[in-house]
Amino acid sequence: MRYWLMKSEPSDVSVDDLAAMPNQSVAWYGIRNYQARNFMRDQMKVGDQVFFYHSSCDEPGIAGLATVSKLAYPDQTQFDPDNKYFDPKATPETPRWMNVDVKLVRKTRLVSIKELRGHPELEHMRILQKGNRLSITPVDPKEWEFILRLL
DNA sequence: GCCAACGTTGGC
DNA sequence: GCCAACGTTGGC
Repeated sequence: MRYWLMKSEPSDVSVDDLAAMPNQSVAWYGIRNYQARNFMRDQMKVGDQVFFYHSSCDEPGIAGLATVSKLAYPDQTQFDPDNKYFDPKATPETPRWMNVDVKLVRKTRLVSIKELRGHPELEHMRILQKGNRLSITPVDPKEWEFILRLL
């Protein structure tokens, strides 16, 4: 079982939006970065634990706990010409993009990126490195445990 | 709105 | 295969 941090823009899907979804579960659509895709496709298993992170917003930070609820399968948005994530090079026979489903475990207090930066124990987290843009990153078990105790 | 960092594209 | 140009991300 692995630990992950997954970024979502709350203007797109917030932790409250996730809580309102049927089964409190959502397809993690729209990932168009190969490294992030490969994490979902090759490494994520049902039951993996996830920090649900709000990015590109007033208060970026961890907003909830979630879990991988379905193994990777083709991201449906890549086939839809009207969708902003449409990929003309993808076909149902040769899909390019995959997504898992993510299910909410519980909403947490907002642990801001500023707060995370304040803990020397977390200084190596990928999310806190300068220039980091990867929207899905593995979380070290020790870092996971440490952050859990902050919640 | 700025801009550093990084990924992708495409001509050569 | 190189690399300049371009687009995107995302905190600030």
